[in-house]
Amino acid sequence: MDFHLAALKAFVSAARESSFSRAADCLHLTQPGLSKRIRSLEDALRVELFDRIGRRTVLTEAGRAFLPYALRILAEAEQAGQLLRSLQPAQIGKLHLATTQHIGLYYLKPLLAEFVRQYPGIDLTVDFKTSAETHKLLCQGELELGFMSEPPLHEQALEYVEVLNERLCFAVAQQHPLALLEALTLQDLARYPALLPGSNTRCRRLIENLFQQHATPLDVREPSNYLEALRMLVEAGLGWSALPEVMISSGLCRLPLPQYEPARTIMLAYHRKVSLSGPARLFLEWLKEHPPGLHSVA
Amino acid sequence: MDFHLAALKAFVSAARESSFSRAADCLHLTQPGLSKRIRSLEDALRVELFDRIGRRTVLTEAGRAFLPYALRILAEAEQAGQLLRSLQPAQIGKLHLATTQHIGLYYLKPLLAEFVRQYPGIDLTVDFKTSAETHKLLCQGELELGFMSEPPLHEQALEYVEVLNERLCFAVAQQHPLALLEALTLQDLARYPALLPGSNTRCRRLIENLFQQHATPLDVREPSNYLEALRMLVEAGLGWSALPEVMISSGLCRLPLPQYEPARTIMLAYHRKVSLSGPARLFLEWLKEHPPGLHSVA
DNA sequence: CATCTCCATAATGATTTGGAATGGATTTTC
DNA sequence: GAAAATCCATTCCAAATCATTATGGAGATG
Repeated sequence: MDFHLAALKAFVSAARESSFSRAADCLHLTQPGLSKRIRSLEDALRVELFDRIGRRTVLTEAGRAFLPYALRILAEAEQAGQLLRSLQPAQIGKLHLATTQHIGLYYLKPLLAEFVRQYPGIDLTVDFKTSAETHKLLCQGELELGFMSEPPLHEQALEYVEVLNERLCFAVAQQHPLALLEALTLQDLARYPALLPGSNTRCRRLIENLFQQHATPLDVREPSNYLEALRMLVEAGLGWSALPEVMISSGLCRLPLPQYEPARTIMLAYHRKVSLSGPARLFLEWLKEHPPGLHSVA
Repeated sequence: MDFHLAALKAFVSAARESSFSRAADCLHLTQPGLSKRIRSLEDALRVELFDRIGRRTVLTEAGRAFLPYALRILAEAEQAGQLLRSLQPAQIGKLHLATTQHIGLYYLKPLLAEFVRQYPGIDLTVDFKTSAETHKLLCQGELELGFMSEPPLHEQALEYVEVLNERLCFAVAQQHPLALLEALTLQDLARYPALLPGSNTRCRRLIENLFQQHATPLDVREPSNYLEALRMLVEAGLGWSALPEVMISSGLCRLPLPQYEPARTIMLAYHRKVSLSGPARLFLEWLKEHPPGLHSVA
């Protein structure tokens, strides 16, 4: 009897979610991937852990019996990890990083909280900058690590690490006329003002390109570079915008234009030639094992 | 942090043995294999678990700290396995198997003890037969499973599973003249009577072939088919014999002829066309995960 | 100094794993 | 009741991992 801890995590996650696909999302895995991890665990234990009856998946009796053991094993492993970290020579030093407001607010907060909890010796400074500012600071070597949306041109001197992908949705206020229409086209959108960030942002380019491809002129207003501010203005009914999925709040209406929704990549960048400090290397390594995602927002 | 339970076992075993190579033997693994399992665990935990100082390998402080967690995790897994087995529909029925005296005595005893402990519902019958008898019974369908040394001809109708390999050593009594010689040749051996089992045994054939290849005539006595009996006669000083390594007891002297020591394979066989009973299938499966070896004799 | 033992590394072949695409089954919706 | 959507299994393929053999280096041994 011999299995991977990852299989245990898959099992626990699936049991908790009562769904393979949701569990797969949680673990940043595809559904077939998770399916196979569970199968491998079942093979190792020579027991069916789940009843797959049609749409519903429920733990079998054996599954229910095994769950507490799985939890204990994972807890032991977690504790062991904590202990071993505490035994290591304390990781201390300064870590300076920059992020856009949006990334910091929606993805980074829980991540950084967990990081400083694990490494209390690290003196973390976070600057909120626009992607363009961050980019420049990195090139000049005045910043170690920076989160940004994907820049239009990748700088030779910088190394980019993809962190996550984000879908931009078209949104208006609930009371906006567009919210009432059944079927929408880009032309419908174009009849109302668009509230977009500055033209050096990825977001702005994505939308402008989209409309250009469909030969539709666009009435762009540029009230702010900050997505938070744009959302507020959209909620106030001043126009429509394209906002990341996670920002769609109850005051907004997401327009049903899924085929046009562009995606943008959020990246972490650092200078190739500037050798990273210990804390920075640590953070990079740590980030690999703690991929940020929507689940940490919820 | 994510590792394979097999890596934990490797770690525990290496810690217990204070040696990678011995640990590898215990786990029926090669030394580089075990080495890499340990390395993978160290990578996952980001800690060195062993100090490799020259010949000696000792646990690091981190290793000592981790060991109790590893033991607890493995214990939990073991318990979980027990529980799941107990939940399964009771495995009951008759299991009839045959074995040579030697295999039964030296390898099977602890194995069968563990098997009946895990599956108390199974009514186990073990017959002691020679390999040839077992072979015949299997072919006639009068026996489900049989352990035997590798037969000279594989029967088409039978399926053979390799169970383990055994090295045959040349042995004499402590007081025998051969025990005193420094350098030995096969010719030296040939000057004294050989005590070997019947000519339909693998063991006999291996030795006769060996001497034939070296064009050395052999004085064979055939006092018994049973290796136990042969050993007794060798100990009494009646001649030399080739006995499995595990049989070399304190009264015997193993002759230093390693380059001539033949190996024989011990097999488990069953009839291809006779569909196996539940308990027999269970035993076959179970055997895969509980490979017999010297460690179970000790 | 030669030899032995023990562990690490390199190279290779076999097995396993993860992902995209697809299919079958069932529930939901209209 | 038909269509759509949801959910899991399967298949295929590429990439990663694993175990083995062969080899090398570093300490112990004599």
